[in-house]
Amino acid sequence: MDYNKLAELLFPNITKDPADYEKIYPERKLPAGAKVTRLGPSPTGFIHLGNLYGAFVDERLAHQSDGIFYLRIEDTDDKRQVEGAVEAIISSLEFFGVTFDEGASMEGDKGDYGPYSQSQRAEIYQTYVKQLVQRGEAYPCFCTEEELTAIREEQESLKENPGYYGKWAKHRDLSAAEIESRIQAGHSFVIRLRSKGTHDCAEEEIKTISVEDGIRGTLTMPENDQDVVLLKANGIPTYHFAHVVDDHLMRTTHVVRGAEWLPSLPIHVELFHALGWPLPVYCHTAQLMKMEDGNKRKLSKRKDPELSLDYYRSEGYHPKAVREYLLTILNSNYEEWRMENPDAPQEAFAFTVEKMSNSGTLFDLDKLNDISKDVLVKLPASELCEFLKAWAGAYQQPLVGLFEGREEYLMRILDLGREGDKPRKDFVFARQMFEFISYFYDDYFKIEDAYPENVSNEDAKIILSAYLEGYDHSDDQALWFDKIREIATANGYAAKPKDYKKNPELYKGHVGDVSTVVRIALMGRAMSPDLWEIQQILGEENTRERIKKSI
RNA sequence: GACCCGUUGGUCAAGUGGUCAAGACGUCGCCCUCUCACGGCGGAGUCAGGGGUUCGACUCCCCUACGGGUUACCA
Repeated sequence: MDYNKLAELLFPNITKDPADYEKIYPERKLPAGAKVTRLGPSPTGFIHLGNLYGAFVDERLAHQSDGIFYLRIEDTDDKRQVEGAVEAIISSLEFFGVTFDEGASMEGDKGDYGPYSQSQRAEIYQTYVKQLVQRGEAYPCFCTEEELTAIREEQESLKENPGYYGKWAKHRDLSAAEIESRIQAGHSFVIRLRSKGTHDCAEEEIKTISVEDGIRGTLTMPENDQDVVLLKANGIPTYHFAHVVDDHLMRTTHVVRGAEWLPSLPIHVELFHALGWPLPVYCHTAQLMKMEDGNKRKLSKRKDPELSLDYYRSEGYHPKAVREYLLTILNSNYEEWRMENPDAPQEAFAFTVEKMSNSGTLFDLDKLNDISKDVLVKLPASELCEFLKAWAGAYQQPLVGLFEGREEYLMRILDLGREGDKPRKDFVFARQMFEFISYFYDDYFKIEDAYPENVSNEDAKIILSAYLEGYDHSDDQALWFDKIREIATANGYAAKPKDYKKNPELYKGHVGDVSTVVRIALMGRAMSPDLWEIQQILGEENTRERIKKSI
């Protein structure tokens, strides 16, 4: 068989050769130890927490080492294209602080190693496939879907491993004449790798490969023996081939990807060898899992829309909080570091792949919320204010008017109880924040809770009337509370909760019940931050107004 | 089915032959306290099971169980 002739027959239009591309995409000039990483999403436009999790690893590895982090669009599957997906991916990631140095962007490709969309690199892939054909390491396969299915069924019935390999690779050794006549007849074909892997042999003869994984250490697995598809019938490569060619030509040093790629690692290793290229460092991350019916399960695009990044954005989780959460589950020593460096920027943490967990991690909303509280409590009111406004602008239009022009008021509300060593941690995410402070806005103020059971309606009225009568907006906190105590004792309520606890039969309740009545009149809720401070923010007029209404 | 990866409290986890098996979230109790938070203190709760190796095993080996992943002209 004349492989050169075959290569020409298959790829008459390919005129460049691999050496040309080596020149076009030379090795990068970067400081020693600099890492080049990439994110390679398929453009479905859907991006979830798990993607961010991986992207974060890439971003940290590159930027911590003065390397490059680039975006490559893996659009080799035309069934998965979604309009505007690239923009959606970029903006989602950007919102959470993941930015690219190079690659696909809103304004088109940036950088010297493009094009960065695989659909535009067909000629490059074909050049390398052509080379493999010339060497006899790849061949055309004309099998139809039906034939492939038939092979699989036969393998199943014989209990042999499924796939296109060894004796099952029907078109592996087609003669030149057969190939030519099929092409002339217009049959469509794919190009397959002629795998050098062993097959059809006893178990103990199967060779193994070993690869150093950045996260998992030494991986040992059987070598590949599948004649995998390199080029699909439409001339576009499969993920496997595109990955190898692109990551070589784009000079990627570290390939960070999910553990679901582990089983295909032998394929990639064989391809790198076939093309004579060194392996990048593979880092197979653990999957983010979800609990369902008592079982862990990998996060899925279809089933878990609530894990979409847009969900967190629309709920109003602050990007810093999400990053902080991801960092804590990504590197087991992050939390410890954070306790020692409570105010250090996240970037100051030395992120390492070695500290990454390699078993599936459950997404834990409680933990995210807890972390979010700690992050938000450190943000100045001005920043929270801007954040809330931006969130409202994007997701709660009606609230914009409420905030616009009344920033001072909002900021006082946001800072309520946040001074001192033990600031309140009331805020978790924007939607919840507004819910929490909504009573400050008349349009959203409503009575939500009932008076305590031990306070009769008559008593409530008496308490509120007395309160209104004695109300002086200029009272300081101590004086103000003394007045509440007076109202309590005058009406049969203990001035101190402890007194009541000791002799419950002597009282109707205690001062807490009295203040609760006032609290409900003013806030509509039995639970709230400091009453006196709230009144100061609300203003005298509004305070009196609300009390009157309740009476 | 086959092949891979994995298994420390409810969750995230430290731990690499000798520890009373860290810590965080959650949970429970107490304290602080006009409510709620915040904060402080304390409690319960874990090495999947079985065999080895070893003076000694959460740590090393084997088997089983369980969980996850892959098995496409998807990525």
